[in-house]
Amino acid sequence: MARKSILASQATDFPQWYQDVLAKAELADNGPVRGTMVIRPYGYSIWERMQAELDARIKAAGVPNAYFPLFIPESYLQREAAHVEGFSPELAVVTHGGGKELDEPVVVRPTSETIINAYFSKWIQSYRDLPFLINQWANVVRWELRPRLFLRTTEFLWQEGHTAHATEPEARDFALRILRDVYEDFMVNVLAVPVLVGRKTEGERFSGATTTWTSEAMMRDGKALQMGISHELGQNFARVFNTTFLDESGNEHHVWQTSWGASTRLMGALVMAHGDDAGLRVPPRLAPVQVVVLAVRDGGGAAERAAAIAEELSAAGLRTTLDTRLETSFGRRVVDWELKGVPVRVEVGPRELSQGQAVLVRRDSGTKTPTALAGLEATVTRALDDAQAALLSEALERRVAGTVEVATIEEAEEATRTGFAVLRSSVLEGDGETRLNRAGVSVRLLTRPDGTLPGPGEDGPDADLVAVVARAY
RNA sequence: CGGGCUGUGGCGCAGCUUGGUUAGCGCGCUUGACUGGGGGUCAAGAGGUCGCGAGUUCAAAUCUCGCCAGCCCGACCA
Repeated sequence: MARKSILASQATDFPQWYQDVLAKAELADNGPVRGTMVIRPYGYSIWERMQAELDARIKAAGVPNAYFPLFIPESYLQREAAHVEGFSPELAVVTHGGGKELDEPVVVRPTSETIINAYFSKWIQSYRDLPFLINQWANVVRWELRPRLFLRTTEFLWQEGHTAHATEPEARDFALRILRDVYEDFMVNVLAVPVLVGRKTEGERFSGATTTWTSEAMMRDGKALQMGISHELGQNFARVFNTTFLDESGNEHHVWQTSWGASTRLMGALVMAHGDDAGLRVPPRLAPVQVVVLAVRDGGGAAERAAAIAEELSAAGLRTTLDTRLETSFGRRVVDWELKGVPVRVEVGPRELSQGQAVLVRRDSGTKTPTALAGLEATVTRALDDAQAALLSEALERRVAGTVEVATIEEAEEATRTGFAVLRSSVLEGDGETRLNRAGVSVRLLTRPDGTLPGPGEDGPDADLVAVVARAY
């Protein structure tokens, strides 16, 4: 018997459903200042898992963490023309401090290219110092006109990597290494969200970059969300901050740089890519709680057995929580864990216990299986692996089903009402991209027809590329 | 900044057109009893400057004017 959903229906009101999940799964609330948010403990525990998984991949790429100031002198931003033009409208500017008006206003960082370059220029002297690699976990502020919890908030948490290299090809290789080995790997293998990777068009690239590489995913409603992003900055910042090095022959050169980031937006992606009518579904490799062991009700030593089972699963390395709140009704507790998306529930009640069993319930599919208590750890581990794979393939199938090839701008406008459209990049020439933008559709990325990444110079009317276009968050 | 809409206990809303007993309802919250295999049941309670200000009137949540705040659609965007 289908239980009535306690969430707004996805099909009829996706935005309302999204808000509902954030509130009822206890992920986040709006902050008092428009566009800011409060991340609640459960939401933050998921973010901590994201941080841990991303950080491990960043370190594996040889990048250590560091920290730079929140406040940046306004003049730093103004040095790079495209950069300041891109960010000026969304800067939060502090004009007073210590009860006095400041001589020079300071901006709250919208991103840290400028302040980090101010230090790179001091720290980098020789080719022996290169490549110079830094990552920072921080909060940044961009005064957005239309905020949306997690997806676009005025203040958000992220990691931003900043690197300097001796040559352009080295910088490009590093930007792509991050794109693939950090972001694509994390999205696919941990978040269970399949991503398309490619290059941004000139109109969509980061202010101050020469090339922007992106990873994009389809949400359940067919709209696109930019996940991790990686920029080649060329020598734009090196020139204005005079970040130079001497090569083996004693000649001075500006460094070639990259920057790259992924943010709390991924929390929104998690909800919008995997959520269903019963709430969140967290992939097991990400889940802060992988298994919850529930004592169904008193009797038959259920509570004691549940505790022993939880102990055993924890000892086996599974992230396990015990729920013996017998004073709260069983139905309520089940819905609690469903909303929070915990991948596997082990339900321990007198009825099964008498037969040496428990009920194993998978959140992704909803299937309930009576399972022998003997060897439970192996059964649960297998269920977690299966759930991880199932979420990924489900999302991939949805994207494939929701993607159509089209030949014209008009067809693209129509197709993107429900999903992604793929078309030859030549169709975008002239006013093609502008016409799409006016219809609320944007070019998400460009790739070669076989899906591989375009090389340097593969651009313009002659390049044989395809564009993936969609409505986006 | 343009176009649409909404402000009523913690949350979601009804009441307003046609002014008139004590401003209702659902959820949540408190207490107690009964329950317990899928957001229980029953009973008793707590909680309100009806966004703010002025006006009309014997009388304003309701009508008029002004102001303020928020939401949705668009422009900006990880």
